[in-house]
This record gives sequence, structure tokens and C-alpha cells, in this order.
Amino acid sequence: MRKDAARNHAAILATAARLIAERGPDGFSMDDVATAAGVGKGTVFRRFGDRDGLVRAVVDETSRAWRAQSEALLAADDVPATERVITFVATLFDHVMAALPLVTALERVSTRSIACDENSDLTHRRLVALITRVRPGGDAEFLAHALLAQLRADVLGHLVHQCGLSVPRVRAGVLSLAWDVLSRDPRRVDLDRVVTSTSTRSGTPGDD
Amino acid sequence: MRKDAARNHAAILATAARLIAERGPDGFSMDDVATAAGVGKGTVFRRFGDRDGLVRAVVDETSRAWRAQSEALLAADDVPATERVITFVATLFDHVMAALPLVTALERVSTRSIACDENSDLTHRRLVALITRVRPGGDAEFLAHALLAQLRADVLGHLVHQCGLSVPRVRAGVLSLAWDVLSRDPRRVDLDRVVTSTSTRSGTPGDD
DNA sequence: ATTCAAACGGACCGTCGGTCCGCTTCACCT
DNA sequence: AGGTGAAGCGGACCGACGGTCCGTTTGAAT
Repeated sequence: MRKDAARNHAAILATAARLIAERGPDGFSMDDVATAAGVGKGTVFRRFGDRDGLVRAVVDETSRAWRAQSEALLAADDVPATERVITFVATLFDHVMAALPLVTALERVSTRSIACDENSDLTHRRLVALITRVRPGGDAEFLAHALLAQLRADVLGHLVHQCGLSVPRVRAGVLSLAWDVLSRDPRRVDLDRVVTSTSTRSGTPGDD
Repeated sequence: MRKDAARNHAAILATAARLIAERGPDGFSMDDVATAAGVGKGTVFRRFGDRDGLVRAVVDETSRAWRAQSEALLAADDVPATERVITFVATLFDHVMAALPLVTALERVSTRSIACDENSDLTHRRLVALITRVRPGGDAEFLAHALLAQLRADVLGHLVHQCGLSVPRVRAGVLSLAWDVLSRDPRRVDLDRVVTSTSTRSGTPGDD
């Protein structure tokens, strides 16, 4: 990589991170980034492909520390399995909250609403692995999705900024929920009967 | 309301609903709707204010049946409280799944990522009321948010279309989770100790 | 039939993501 | 050091889109 290219690459990343943090997840255009970074628009697109790629690159850099943390947690066999799941969720919560505008921007990338990138997928797989050790019988894949849905940046931002819930309260709620899910009671009631009796009166969707 | 205005109003709503269903939550422009409905662009904006308003109007009409259903559920004092919550969640799930592209479009309205409209708020308040009867001591407001987060259209669409989970599987997962949350065990472990000991090592966010 | 306000419609505007191509600059080679 | 080719640069340009404006049309009340 040429020297000027490396310099521009770093400048663009730093500028984008700053603009997103200052102006929110939608408060910047590609022109803004280019101008503020002191480069031409073409340079930004040459480096990162499109807006999507730029946001991903910034997130990727910012979340590097957390990824290492979660990787270490996977290998920490001395810690009880349940505690590892809870800690995984807690650290991810903290990470998302610390970079709310940035992660929100990631979730709003044009192509898909929910992140389909490698990092998100890796996070999910790791959580599945951890949950499986606690509840080998349960639907770990779904449970991981359910817990991760609680940690979506737009969800957390909504709770904190629109609804006015305090961050500690939300954090406690998320962790309690994770705990409940992990310690679920296997004596399942007849959920099917309760539910289908009322909901299938109109349309019976989802049974193709 | 003048006759032609009423006719155009209905035509625009129907056309928008059709386009969203056919082409997905982002597959239509305001010009598209106007042209397909046989009216001028100005007419669409005069009626609905902006893109946001148009999508909301379509959703509002489509969800009318479900709103009545949920209202009846609130008043059904003969049904056990827990069953009412589960049924509430189940019918909302069915409603969202039946109109996935439309609800997804609603969630992507420009102003805010998470719906802040009157309907969403009403749904949340009703769910809070129902949950409070089951768990008077718990954080009903947060729990309602947590359950509703599972029913976000983009979340459900991701699980079904990207991850390939079947609709019944997701439905069962969501209802099980609701059940678990409602029947949570009040004997709380020392969650705080477990969590803060590991996660606060880096940054201690959220304790202002 | 007259009248006028409500409604209409499409030309028009600003913004933005993304492309293109002529110019510049780096790094390597002799 | 000077030459050389390619990698990199940058901003003019394009098409799409949300939203506005205003001259024209139309419905209904009198």
C-alpha cells in the first residue's frame, strides 16, 4: 500500500468515526466525510466501495477489542458455562452502548436491515456455542438470536433515548432475561393448546 | 371530503399496499406509487405528508383488525392473565408475519428506526398492562419492550429469510421465551457480582 | 349558471450515492 | 538523479429520489 493511500485510509476512517459520533448515525454524507478528511470523494469510494463498506470498516476497527474479549471468553474453560454466557451478553451490551451511533449506523446500511456481515455472524456462532454448553437440549440457535435482538443498537437507543429508561436499568433487564432463558424450566406447559386456540381464529398464518 | 379526493385516497392506499407487498419494503418510490395509482405526485404528498405518513397510513389500515383483537383481549377478564399475555404475543406475531414487508417498511421510515407512532405505543402500553397482572413486582415496562423486540419485522424477516428458520420454529421460540419471562423465578442469584466482575474491566460504561 | 375553494398534477429543486476520466504522485529501476 | 509506469487521486458529472410550487381543473354549494 502506497504511503499516501495509507494516510488517506486512516484519515477517512478517523473522520467517519468522528462524524458519526458527533452527528448521529444518519448525520453524514459521503461528501461530508471526503471533505472533512481532506480527500476527494472518489478516494473514499475507491477505498471502501460504498457507504456500507465505509461504515463496516469503521465498526470493524472499533469492535476489535471486544472481539478479542469474546474470543478469550470462549476459551475460558475454568469459568462456569452460565456465567460465561451472561458475561458475553454483558460485554456486548457495554460495547454497543459505548458506540451506539456507530452500531446504529451499521444496522441502517442500505442492503439489509439486520447486519449480515462476518462479525455479526461470528458473534452469533460464538453465543450459540456458549449456550449449547448450558442447555444442550434447547434451541440454542434461536435463543442466541433472541438475546442478540435485545442488544440491537436501535432497540437500546429507543429504550434509553425515547423511553427514558436508564442504562443500568436496561442492562439489568437484559441480563435478567438472559438468566431466565438459561435457567428455563423444562416442565413445559401445553403452550400449543393455549396459543393456537385463540390465534388461529383469523387466517392461520405460517403453516404452508 | 370531495368525491375525487376520496377516490384518490383509496387508490393511493391500495396501490402502496400492493407495491410494498410485491416489491418489498424498499422497492417503491413515491413516483411509483403516484404513477401506479394514476394520480400526480403532488396528490400523494398532499394526502399523506411524506413517505413516512404514507407507510403509516397503510399499516394503520392493515392492522385495524388486529388492534380490535388485542383490545378485546385486554377486556377478557375471564381468561387467565398469563394466557392473555401469551395470546397477545401470538396474535401480534401472526399479524407481523402476515404483513412482513409492510411492517418492515414501517420500521424503516426515515425519522426514527423504531416506530414512535401512536399504534406502537398503544401496543406497548397494553402489553405492559397485561404483564403487570402476571408479575406485579417485575419490570413490566422493560419486559414488554423485550418481548416486542422479538417481534420486530426485521428480526423476524432475518430469522426466516436469512437464517432459514421455519416460521413455526420461530413462533414456538418466541412463545417459549414469553412463557419463561412470565414464569421467572424470583430467587435472583447474585447477577451483579457475576457480571460487573468481568465486564467492567474495560471502561465501566453506563454508570453515570 | 356562477363561483370559488379544494384538489390536482407534473415541472422543478436540492441532496445524495455512486461513476468516470484526465491529472498527479509515488516507488522502483537503471 | 532522472525516467517511467502504474497506483492513486479528485472533483465534475449522472441518475434517482423525496419533497415543493404554482398554474390549472373540478366538484359542489348557491
